Formats: sequence, structure tokens, C-alpha cells
Amino acid sequence: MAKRSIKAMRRDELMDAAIAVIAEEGMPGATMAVIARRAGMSAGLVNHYFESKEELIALAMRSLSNLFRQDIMRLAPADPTPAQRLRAIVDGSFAPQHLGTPKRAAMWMQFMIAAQTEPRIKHLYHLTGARFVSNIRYAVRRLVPADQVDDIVDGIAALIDGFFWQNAGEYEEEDLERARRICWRYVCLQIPGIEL
Amino acid sequence: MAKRSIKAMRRDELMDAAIAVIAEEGMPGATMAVIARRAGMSAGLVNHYFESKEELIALAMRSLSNLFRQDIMRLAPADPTPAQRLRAIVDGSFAPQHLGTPKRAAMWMQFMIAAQTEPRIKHLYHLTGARFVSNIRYAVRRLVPADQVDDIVDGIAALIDGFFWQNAGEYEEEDLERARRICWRYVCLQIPGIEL
DNA sequence: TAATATATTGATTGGCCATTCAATATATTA
DNA sequence: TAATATATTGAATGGCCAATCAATATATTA
Repeated sequence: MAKRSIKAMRRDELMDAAIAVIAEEGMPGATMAVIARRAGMSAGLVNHYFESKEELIALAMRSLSNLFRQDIMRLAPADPTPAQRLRAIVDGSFAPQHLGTPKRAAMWMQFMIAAQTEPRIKHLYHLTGARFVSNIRYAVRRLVPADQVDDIVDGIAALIDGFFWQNAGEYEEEDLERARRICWRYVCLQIPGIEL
Repeated sequence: MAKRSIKAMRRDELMDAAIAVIAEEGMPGATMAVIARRAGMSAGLVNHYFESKEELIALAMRSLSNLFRQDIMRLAPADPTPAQRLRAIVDGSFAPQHLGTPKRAAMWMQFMIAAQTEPRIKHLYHLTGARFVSNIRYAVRRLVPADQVDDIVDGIAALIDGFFWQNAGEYEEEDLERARRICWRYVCLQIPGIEL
């Protein structure tokens, strides 16, 4: 049990270090040596706990993706109405804890970038996006006629995405507030009967 | 005159090759040697015509940015009304010639990526974005009360951006049509008196 | 304790890359 | 034509990186 525990700890430490370095220096600066030193380990150790650099990065990204989903779920009350669900998605997407800190925001950017070249990360990235959209659809389909669902869902998702990337990495709380407001107004304009 | 001409030609050829390679292989694959071979030249020649790789890439991106602006301007009639201007921006953003071909779409993605690390490209990227937004603002401010301009402009820009990146690199004409429709509906919802 | 597994290190390897450079070819000019 | 500038090549340079490996330390087990 103890051996497993050390292995798990080291892997977590390395994933955290990877996220920190990638966020601060970008993907090109995130070399194995730098990540290892950041985690307080020697260069060679990374390949002892991860099969390859690609595996390390992919797993780090996955943990980021999971954090995001949890943040959103935490914002909605238990057994939420469709409107509350949408509200949590809009608010959660611009929550300070995942866009407010430059590190996290930059990390999302690097996540998308890595998805361009690494097949494994590409898959994870698409999965993350698909879950996000399907979350929106689950709520919208309960609020509008079936033939309007697709366009409304895609519009909401695109609008959130657009703000998400727009100033990527340099958000003030003020910008986030603004993004929330504009996105929510869009939701209200498209879906009659929702308010504030 | 002849010497200048050759220099200009080679530089253009190299910039085209750079765009092609970056679009196909992504930034990591775009080495000097590969770009040179793509342009039918030997490896060493690139540094004869460009100070550095960074300069080559930055100028290639600039030409992409200019092409985009020209595409949009070409879509609007001479002396357009504000509504026609907006329409050209929406249609132009999803015009087949700059998102329909995988190469061009992927190139935009790589443009944004490079902006994360290269200061020169970062500047160019922000400039491109600022011009785009200011283009929208020019039209919107003639159509709605002053205190509504900012939110509407940012909403339109974000929505277009969102679609722009969403499926980046893998657009069907059908997707583009859809994006146009959803964006234009948003414009119409926000700005009374616009139609079609 | 002895034996075995795991953790950790830092040097080494082999590969890739941007850039430089000397050498050669091809124009331009006087 | 001779002299000079420009174009082009391909090999060499020096640096960086992921991954490997032998060596050492530390824990686990019998």
C-alpha cells in the first residue's frame, strides 16, 4: 500500500508541476527537466513515473478538465431546474477560480493548443467540449420546442467559448462579470420565460 | 530593380511555404528545413532572406491577417449601410475561402498559438482582433443607443470568435452556413430594425 | 539480518533544430 | 572581358531535449 501511495503522490506532484510550468511558460518551455525541478525531483525521475512526456501532459490536462466540471456542478443546487442549470453553466464558465487566475486560463489555452498535435489530448479535448455542449442541451431541450434546440445550444456554447478565448490569460474580475452578463442576456433573449 | 525583385519573390515564396507547412503540420513541424524544401530551396537560404525564423513566421501571419480583412471588405458594397457592414463581417468571417479550406482554418489556430509565446506575433494578433472589433463597433454605434454599444459589440465579436474556434480546422460548408445563421440571428435580436 | 524490490540521481545517448559559414554559381556592372 | 555583387548550396556548429541507464540509496519482506 505504501509503495502505491508514493507512486500516486509523485504522479500527482508531477502533474501539478506540469500544469504550473505549462501555464507560466507555455508548452515549448515545459521540458521534462523544468517540470521535474519544479516538482523538486531530478530530471530522470519523470520517466520512472510516466511512460512518456505525452502521458504526463495528457493526464495533467485530464485533471484540469475534471476540476472544471466539478466547479460547474458545485454552483448548481441539488436537483436544479433547467434554468438553474444553465445559470450554473454560464456562471461557472467564468468563475474566478478557473479563469480568474492567469495560470488556469493560460492552461486552458495550452490544452487547446496541445490538442492540435497530440492525438490523445485531442481526444480528451473533444470529449470535454462534447460534455459541455451536452450539458447545455440537457437544459435547453426542456425549455424550447425541439426544432429550435440545436441552434440555441450551439449559440450559447459558441458565445461562452468566444469570451473564454477572447482575452485568454488576462482576465480581470470586471471582464468576467461582463462576460457573464452578456452570455446570460443571450440565454434570456433566446429562451422566453427565463429571467435574471 | 531586378535584384530587389528576386528578393521580394523569394520572400513571398517562403512565406507561402511557411503558411502551407504550418497549416499542415502545425508549428512544431514547421522547421526551417521543411519550409525551405517546400519552397524548393535549400535549408540555408531562408536565413539569407529573413533575419530569423521568427521574422518569417510573423510576416507570414501578417499576410494572412491582411487577406482576411480584404475578404470582408470585398463582401460589402461600396459605401455600405451599417447593416450591410455587419452582414459582410458575419458572412466574411465564415466565408469558405478562409475557413472552408482546412489549411486556412488551421493557420488561424496556429496564429493564435504563436501569439502566446512570440511577442511580435502577439502584437499582431491583438491588432488583428482590435481592428475586427472596431469594425463591428463602427456599424453598431450607428444603430443603437450609446449605452448599449459596448455589450452588443462584444457579444457579436465573442459569438463569431466562438464559432471560429469551435471546430477549428474541420469545417464543412454546412457548419459555416449554420454559424452564419446563428450569428446573424443574434445580431437581429440585439438590434431592432435589422432584417433577413 | 539478508535479500529483494522500489526510489532517486545525474550523466549519457542520439536526435533534431536554427543559424553560420565557406564554397560555388550566376548575374550585374564598368 | 574583368571585377564585383548577389544567389544558392550543403555541410558544420552548438544548443536543447526526451529518453535511457548504470549506480546508489532507501524501503520492504522473509
